[in-house]
Amino acid sequence: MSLRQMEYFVTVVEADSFTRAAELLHVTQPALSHQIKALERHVGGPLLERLPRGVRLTPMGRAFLPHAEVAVRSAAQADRAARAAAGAQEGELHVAAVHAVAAGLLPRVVARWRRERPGMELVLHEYGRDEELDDAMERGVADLAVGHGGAGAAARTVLGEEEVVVVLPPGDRLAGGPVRLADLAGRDWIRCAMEPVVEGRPFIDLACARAGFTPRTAVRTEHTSTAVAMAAAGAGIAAVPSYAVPEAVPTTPLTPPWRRPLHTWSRTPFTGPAAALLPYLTAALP
Amino acid sequence: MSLRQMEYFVTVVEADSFTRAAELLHVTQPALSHQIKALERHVGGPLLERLPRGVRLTPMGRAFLPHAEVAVRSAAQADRAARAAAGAQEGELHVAAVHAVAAGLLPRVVARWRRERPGMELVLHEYGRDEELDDAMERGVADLAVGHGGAGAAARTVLGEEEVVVVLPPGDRLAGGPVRLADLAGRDWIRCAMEPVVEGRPFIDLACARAGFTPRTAVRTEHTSTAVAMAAAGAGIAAVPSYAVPEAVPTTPLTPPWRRPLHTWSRTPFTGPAAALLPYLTAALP
DNA sequence: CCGTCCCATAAACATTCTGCATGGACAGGG
DNA sequence: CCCTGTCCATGCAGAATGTTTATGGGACGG
Repeated sequence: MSLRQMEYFVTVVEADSFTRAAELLHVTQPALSHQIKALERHVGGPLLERLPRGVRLTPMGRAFLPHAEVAVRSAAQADRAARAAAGAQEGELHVAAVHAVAAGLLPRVVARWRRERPGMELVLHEYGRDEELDDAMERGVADLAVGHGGAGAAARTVLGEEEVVVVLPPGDRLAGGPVRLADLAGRDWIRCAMEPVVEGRPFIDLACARAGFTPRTAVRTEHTSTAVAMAAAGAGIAAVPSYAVPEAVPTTPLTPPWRRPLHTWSRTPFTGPAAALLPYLTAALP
Repeated sequence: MSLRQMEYFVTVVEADSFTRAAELLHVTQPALSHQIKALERHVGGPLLERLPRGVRLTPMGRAFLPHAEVAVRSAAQADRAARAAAGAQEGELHVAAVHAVAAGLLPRVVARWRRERPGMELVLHEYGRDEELDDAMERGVADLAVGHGGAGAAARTVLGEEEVVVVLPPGDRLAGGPVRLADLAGRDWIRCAMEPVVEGRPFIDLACARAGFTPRTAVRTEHTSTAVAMAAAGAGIAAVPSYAVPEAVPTTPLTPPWRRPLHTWSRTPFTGPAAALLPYLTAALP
């Protein structure tokens, strides 16, 4: 059983097609067919069903896939880590984050990094929710993650604190000045799927419960940026990290201020470019 | 870069010798030399220094090793998972646990398993402390772990509760009847390296502090069984899980009883033999 | 200074992988 | 109903890769 066979298998599953996977892998389709067959012979049974349209995992394939994914990703990480340790100024650094962080915080980081280290390419992996990010990191998709998870990671440090601010409808009477959470009782809330879960309850539920009310949910969005856009359009109010809000949209701070730590973590100790990125990240936090 | 090259590399590091690694891998030494060299050529620099006696990791090697290990172990797990899913009654199931659990709890489990499923071989991986077990599981050494860690694992269930009992010197006046922790103030304690850390302090420190005293440490042992043997020999008292104590050694329960949950976990959902082992484990807990 | 241990190198041989050409199964359209 | 396009499997030759056997060189210890 070879790494290549596993890589081929993972790609076929992702592409849902032998032919497309062969293109992605830059090999001919017969070569790929052959390797998958060899892999199936090795493990002693079929890993996927060939359907007229696409493929389907067999129970064996389902059992095999997650481990194979880890193996393939880890091999790629090993490669990058070694090259980076050689002091290579060229290569790739894979960074994983939830969409809000990637869109709100990383642009400045990426800009500076690219300016000061051309040649070292940053590859971003974006996820909708903190849980997906955590899962992906455990599967080894990236060298480094930025976000609110990473509990139990081998290496993890606090980058700084993000401040949660409120986006109010345009012209709202409370706009500008600091507001107490309790002042926002009775409003329509725009909720976000990526809200972290604390003590078994979504973040905002918990905070509002402590402020003495239950938030009424108007909309649930997938991405934080969507929530901001909705709030800016007057659909309700949203409580989001300050970096998720574009310059043009006015925000309202909370009193007392609501902060939470932002972490970076990795499956192995920070080395090479991953370590070099840390100060860039810290500097990007207000 | 191939899986084999990474496997060879990991083995050389473990064996601290090309020649011994070649024997372990059942290949000749030149074949191994050749592959390591090819791997080093691939990543663009040396991964290890060849010393007159043994090898030493270069910084590149140090960066490469942990990822390579994950890749190699995950590939092996993928293999086993697929074979198991095929309904194979033969194969291997790798189980990881701390020594005390392996020695105290698993023998009965293994005995029954072997009786009812000959052909499916159990491979045990033993660790001195819960932290080492957690680390090893993240590196993918086993299909299943039994112990007190596993926070953040993809699959994790409670097997039951273990009871912590006290081993007193032979003929101690408190022997037999339930004792309160506070009654044990002023005794010499035999401490164990595998004591879990709760709230940043060793388990026993915390419990004794709550009972109003600071335990005086007589000895620190590596393994729980050593601690039990010492206590049984009259070197002091030890508080250990009941399953860690041999039949012949009398134990004294605590009042109120001191229990803690015992978990099993895995990096992926329980399937095949791993799932089949769960009831065996549950049944083994009193 | 010589023997031993350990790893590197060279060349022959064996294995494995790939690409090309081709064939069979299936679904949709005329 | 047949034709055609899509998709995956198979057979075979050439290329690439891995392994073995044989040999060489450097470090250490007596």
